[in-house]
Amino acid sequence: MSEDGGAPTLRDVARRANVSLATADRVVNRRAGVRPVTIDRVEAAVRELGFERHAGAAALARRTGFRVAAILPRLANPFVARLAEELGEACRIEGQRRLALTLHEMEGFAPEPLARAVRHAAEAADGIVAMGLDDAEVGAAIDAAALRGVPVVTLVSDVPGSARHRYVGIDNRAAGRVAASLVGRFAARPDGRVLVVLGSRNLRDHRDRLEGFEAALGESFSGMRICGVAEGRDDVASTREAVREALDRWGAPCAIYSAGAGTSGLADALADAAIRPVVIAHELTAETRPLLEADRLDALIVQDPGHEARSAVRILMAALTGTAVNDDQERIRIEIILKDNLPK
Amino acid sequence: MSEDGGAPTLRDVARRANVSLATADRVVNRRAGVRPVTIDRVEAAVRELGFERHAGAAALARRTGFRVAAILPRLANPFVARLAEELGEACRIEGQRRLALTLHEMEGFAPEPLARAVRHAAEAADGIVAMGLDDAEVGAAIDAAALRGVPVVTLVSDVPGSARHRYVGIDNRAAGRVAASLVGRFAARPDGRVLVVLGSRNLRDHRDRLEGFEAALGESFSGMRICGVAEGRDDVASTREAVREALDRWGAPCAIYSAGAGTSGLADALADAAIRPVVIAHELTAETRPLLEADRLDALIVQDPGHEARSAVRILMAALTGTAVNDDQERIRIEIILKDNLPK
DNA sequence: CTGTTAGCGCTTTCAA
DNA sequence: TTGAAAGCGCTAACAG
Repeated sequence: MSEDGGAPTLRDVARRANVSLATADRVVNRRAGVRPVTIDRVEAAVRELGFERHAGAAALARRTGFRVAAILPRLANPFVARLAEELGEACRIEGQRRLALTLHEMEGFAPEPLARAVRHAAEAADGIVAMGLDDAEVGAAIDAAALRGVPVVTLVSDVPGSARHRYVGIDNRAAGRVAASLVGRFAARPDGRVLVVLGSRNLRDHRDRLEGFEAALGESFSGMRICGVAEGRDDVASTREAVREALDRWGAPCAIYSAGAGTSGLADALADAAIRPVVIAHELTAETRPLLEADRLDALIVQDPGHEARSAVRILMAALTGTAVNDDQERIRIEIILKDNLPK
Repeated sequence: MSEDGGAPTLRDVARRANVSLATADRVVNRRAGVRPVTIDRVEAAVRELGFERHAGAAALARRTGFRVAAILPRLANPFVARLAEELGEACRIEGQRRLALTLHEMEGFAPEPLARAVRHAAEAADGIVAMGLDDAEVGAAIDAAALRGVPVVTLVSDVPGSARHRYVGIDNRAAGRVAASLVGRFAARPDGRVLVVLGSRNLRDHRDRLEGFEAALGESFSGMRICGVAEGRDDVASTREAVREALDRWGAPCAIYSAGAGTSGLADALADAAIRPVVIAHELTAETRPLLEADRLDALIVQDPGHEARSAVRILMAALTGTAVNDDQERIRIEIILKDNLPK
């Protein structure tokens, strides 16, 4: 204990180990240039006193801030727009005034440009947060950044197999399973046909949702069948058109799982066809909220963009300064929103 | 802007207003003893520079910490135990080493002792977080604390009408509505009878859940009827007994909404009677998790105790130091947990 | 390799 | 009513 009864400080550690503050700091922060014997002495003192670095004080003392680059698809999608906004806010709040954010909005969100953006950001930033794309070149760019000591956090959509520092987002396979449970129980037709609408099969997160959906439907509601999968390119107009075609081709389903964006296009196509199957969609935005309120949708499967942004920033900050994260706090929930628990 | 391009500091404000750092601090923190003219000058500078207090630095500089008292029912209930644990953790992390927590566990959680505990805590602590009870005497104790300048945050269960600084917890009426939607859609029997199990009708949160449940069932599933309400005193053994009696008296329902604790007692009573109606219960704990995993339960309506504890502590800290809170971050969600989105 | 010293942005004595 | 100065716990030069 430090003499005054409070938590032990680095000064206490230094005194106990008979070294200067600077040396204690070197050891605690694993900086080079300390004799092994000294390291041992300091580490012993740390252990004996139960010293824990005061992250706030450390952030304050550090003169030089960090540059973080955020790479996101075009902000037309309301969910992505919200994410961008929250990232800015989170840098201000969680970053202790030491994080400068640069936002890179990508026109076409494709592997090659994304990989380029990551490579570029790795030169200009100390940390990167990027919405991922499951692609080898993107993975390679991330690996290269990591090798340079630039941590990259993947957001919402992961790049599995890469050296990304961490993935912040939901388990999309599990989200698909939740959708299947909801469809199965809400539709109340043990033999119904269900339509799935995706942004694109090339998006890892959408594919994962589809897989989880198929698996859970097969296990728990084996009488129900997926009659078809439409791709709406995460865009309102395209989705409306894709759903119209799907209805023509496969007839009216008893339920629809919309795993991508462009949900209001889906709702409009249903209105056009004058049918109202059970509908489960994703994300709570200015686009989907009124649909749920008006009972044109049964449930929304949601991830909180504010939480995701804060989490990504906290994790990056921790990686950059070598502090610990509270995993429990960083777990992104798969939320189920009904009309009844719609937040105000 | 401060000359170096970073965010403006109090020093910048002081320079601009032609006063010392100390005076600028006095104005910004609304301390007494500054001439009105000076106040105006400083406030103008604050506005012009867009100054915002750096909370971390302020916490660091403050020598004297705060004492916070937490008042909770007996920790036998696993949800409450978790809450207590998380409160300790949150004080360490969010409290910037400046929050000393004292936990008061109450044997019988009744209005009179609770009011006494609040009155007592108001003498010994700078801030209070307490699980509330909707009672006039408790309200009066809270009002008295507030009058002394000791903010009290109500946790999980509110004391409406009192001067509590803030309520941290879910909207229980809405939670009851969610339960009704789930029961209505999962039971798939437009004419079924449903049993409600409560801890006690005297608990405000349970009563709110019941009200929300009744209202939503009436609106959306008007064929279904509540056949009875049992009280299990939030205890496993009592709940088992109460449910057994309820089944005897009212017969087997098609669904059960368990709004209180003691859920495994309910599950056991159902096993005893060899029936398996749709069951919706509350809170994810070591007690309820296995029930959901084993399909002895259909869904759990959950509030995250870790989030609630961190939120309560952040809000108390903000009140104590006069800083702002991010409302969005402090909103406690009504989570719906199915077997498929059960966190690891 | 190690220590000394000057801060980070703010609060808090103590004097004036 | 106001200001000067010390310091919270840590980092980052700069010497030695």
